[in-house]
Amino acid sequence: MKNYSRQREAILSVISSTDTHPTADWIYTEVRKLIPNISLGTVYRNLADLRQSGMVLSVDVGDGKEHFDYDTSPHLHLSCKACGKIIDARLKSDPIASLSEDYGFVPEIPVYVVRGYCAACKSNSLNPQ
Amino acid sequence: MKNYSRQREAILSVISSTDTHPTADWIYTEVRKLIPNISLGTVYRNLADLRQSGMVLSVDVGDGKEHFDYDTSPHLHLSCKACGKIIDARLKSDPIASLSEDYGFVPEIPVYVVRGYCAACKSNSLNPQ
DNA sequence: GTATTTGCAAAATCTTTGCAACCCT
DNA sequence: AGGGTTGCAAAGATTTTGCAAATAC
Repeated sequence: MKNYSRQREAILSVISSTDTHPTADWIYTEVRKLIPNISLGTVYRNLADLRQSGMVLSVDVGDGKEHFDYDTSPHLHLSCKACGKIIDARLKSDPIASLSEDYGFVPEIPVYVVRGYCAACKSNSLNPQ
Repeated sequence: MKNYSRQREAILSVISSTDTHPTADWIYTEVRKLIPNISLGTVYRNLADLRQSGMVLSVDVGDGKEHFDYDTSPHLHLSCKACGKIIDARLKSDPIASLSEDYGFVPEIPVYVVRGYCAACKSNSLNPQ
């Protein structure tokens, strides 16, 4: 990752301009509005680079696709199993802090996923998963 | 899910007899020792049923594969990004309890995933992700 | 006997990769 | 020139699905 191509710039700008947690395919669709002939492989390659360099976070919410997040500050993702929405949440204190002491485990950038049902869906009787 | 086939029994017995968090493919390999001509499709179909009925949990640790867990009691999964190991952990108090109040969000069966580096790997300089 | 489940194979989905051409310094 | 990056297409990997035959109750 030495050269900053306009493809990478465009991909970053797309990710940074949304507060959703987009998938590679969504990003691909959006970036093509800026660079029509960009290829999906390039999007995947750049996302891998950006993830590895810590510029974006990889979020797994259990839908079989990788989601990305431009917000690398500590927060939780509430992943609704009914509607698929991903809600950003913050807790007053870091609940995971004790893991280092208790298990010698070092959490990565503190973004965690909690699956369940959001306020809108929990009243409905939508079929889970 | 009305009929309890011997295939489903075998799949359940395989999952319940390990303390790892096996993938569909691993389960398939093991079940074939019991039922040699069982098909992978059957394994996937039964896992989907077992997951939906709450008999097993689906665990996403970010490696692109779905893992399953026979232990449905509240616990955390510490997923090591270096060696791939999944460690079962328990916290003294439920850190996610406040989510219901704060966000109106209902967590599913309380099994959460935290990604990071385990005690063995954190001292090594293994390449992340 | 009827509804569910299976085995098989094909298809679908998401992601990775080989390679020649291209861009940047 | 030379290393990194791209576009394209093919390949990989995991999971899902259509359908006739077999099984369960």
